[in-house]
Formats: sequence, structure tokens, C-alpha cells
Amino acid sequence: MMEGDEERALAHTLTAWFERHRRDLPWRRTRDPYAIWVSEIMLQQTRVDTVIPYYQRFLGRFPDVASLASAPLDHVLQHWQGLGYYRRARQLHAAAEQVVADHGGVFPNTVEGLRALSGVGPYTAGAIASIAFDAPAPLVDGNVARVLSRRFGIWDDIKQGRTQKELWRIAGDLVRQAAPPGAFNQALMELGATVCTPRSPKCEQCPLAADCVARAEDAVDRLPVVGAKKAPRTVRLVAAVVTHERTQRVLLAQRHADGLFGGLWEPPMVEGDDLETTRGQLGRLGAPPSVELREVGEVTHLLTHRRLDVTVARAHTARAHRLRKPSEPYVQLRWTDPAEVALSTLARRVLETADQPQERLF
DNA sequence: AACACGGGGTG
DNA sequence: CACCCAGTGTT
Repeated sequence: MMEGDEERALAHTLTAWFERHRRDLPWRRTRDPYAIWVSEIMLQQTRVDTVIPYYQRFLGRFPDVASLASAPLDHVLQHWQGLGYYRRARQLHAAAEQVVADHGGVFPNTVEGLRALSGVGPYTAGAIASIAFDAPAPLVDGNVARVLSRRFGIWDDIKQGRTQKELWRIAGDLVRQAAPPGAFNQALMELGATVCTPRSPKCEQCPLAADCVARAEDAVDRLPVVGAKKAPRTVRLVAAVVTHERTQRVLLAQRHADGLFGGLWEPPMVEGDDLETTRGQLGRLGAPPSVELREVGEVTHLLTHRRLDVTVARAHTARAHRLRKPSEPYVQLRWTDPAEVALSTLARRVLETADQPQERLF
């Protein structure tokens, strides 16, 4: 058999399947590299259904790379609030400036050129190169890793560097025999997203079932192999929601650009669980002294690597005190309307909890 | 190689 | 509740 025949057959089968079963997604209605880039950044570790409304709003407000590059970062963050991994928004903005400044507003069309953009790693570079420019560039994401590990019976931990290297090699062998490469890469991911799912895969609908090693060995539910994950650490916090009585503005703090919820605003939070200590800590943060905090509720927020148990305390003040420069993790304090700034989902939930009317216990 | 980084859908 | 998602950058 000629070298590459098996790859060519698989690629053809999968691409043909994709033509019949592809979902109609907003970013599949364009060949604009900018729009495809935005979608790929949003889709990092984020599901299609979550991304769609964000993508629509974002493209409406920032229709091209120039409009994104010239927009204030705060506006970009506001359109990102709730999506998570906020560093992506900052890097997207920085990369837009890169494209305008270094490439005259024209997107790079090679993997190497794309890789140089902030926030574009090996996956995203392969995605843009293949989907927007039809370059025969491979890509491996969670879906592709799952499909390939099952189809070829790969029993090594897919998180390991060596296994990843092997997966990228296979993906490369396949995409080089595919036409067009962009459709093939999307087909691979689409299969993983809709048929070759992590649990309860629909093997009876799978175009690759006949040649699937995992299927043949009745091992579909044991592949891919993924190493054990660490349990998230629990952190106890107190959030202080201080409202200015006349204006109803709230004391909000902006987080440092690096780290958790980078660049977003929230009611000041300090580690710990007792209100007395919190009051002192707030002073250290530059907040008004001696506000009377009253506990009004509890919010539990789950992240991949953290569990945040937040006690929500509320206070009112008659005067909007002059604010000092806060200490870490905050960079600035402001009396503001929460609707006017970018909030994390945690901050939103804290504010909602503080807004609930207090019920008497009896 | 390990870790930080959000949020939500799914079984 | 556990799992994991169209990953990247830092340490």
C-alpha cells in the first residue's frame, strides 16, 4: 500500500461526514481571520454554547482588528465579563495592537507568524492557519486527543508531553492528506464534540467506528487515559459591600492585571472569616474606616483549582470617603455603579447576595 | 512537568 | 458531585 493511503482514507471519510453533519455556528459563516481568531480564543477551554452570545456581542462592538486595537482595555473586559480566563481578553487586545502595529492590520497567515501573537499557542495557531488560510497545519485539542486516542488505541496519559507529541504527529500525518485541511480539522473536533464524547459516545453514529481500536477492544469508556487531578483548595473570604446612601454607588476595587480575575472589579474581599478582622483589613486596603459591617449571606464559588467560600457583609455610609491607593491584589478603589465596570461572576453573585432583602429569623 | 487561570453543561 | 471543555503562559 502506498504511504499515506490509510491517512488519506480516514481524512476523506471524516471530511465527508463533516459536510453532512456540521453544526451551523456563527464563526463558520466567515473566512475573516479576525473573526475566526476571536472565536478560537473564546473557545479555549470554553463550550460552544457558552461562547455564541459572547461572540455575537463582541463582533458587534469590535467588528475588525483596528476597532479592537483602538478600544480601551476596560471595554474589552466588559464584553468578556462572565466568560472566564480573563487573561485571554487582555492578550486578545494586546495581539490586536500587535497586528496593527507590526503587520499593518493584516493577519499573519502562517503558524509561525500566528504563534508570535499574544495568547496564540500551538492549538490556536493551527486552527487559524488551517481554517482561515487552508494551510495543512495540524491541531490537537481535548476533542482531537480523545478521538485519536480511541481510534488508534493510545493508552498513554494524554496530558503527558510525550503523548501530546505523538498526537500532534498523527494529526499532522492526517491533515497533510486532507482536503481541505481546515474542514478536516474542524471535522475531527466536531466528531469529538458531538459523537466521540467523553461519556456515552454515540459509536453507532461514528464514521470511524469500523476501524476504531477502542471500539474493537470494547475500551471506549476507558480511553483516553487522563491522570488524576488535584482537589481544589478551599479559601475563606469576607466580601464587604459598602454602599453610599445618597448615590447608591458601591465601593469597588479593581484587581491587579495578573492573577485571578485580573483587571476586573469587585467589592473588596479579604481572606478570613470574621468581620472584625475584615474591618481592619479594609482599612489596610484603603477603604473607609469604621463602617458597620453586617453579615448578610454566603456565596460558594467553584473554580477548577479553588473553592471560594465567601461571607458577604454589607454596610452603608453617608459620606463617600476619599479613597487611598489599595494594596494587593487591588490596584484601585472607586465609588461606582457596578453596571459600569467589568465584574467576575463571583463579584456579581456577591452583589446579588448583598441586594437581597434581609429576612427576619422569626 | 506542574501549576494557575473561570465558568458552566452534563450524567 | 465529578468531569471536562475548540489551551496558554509562567515557573
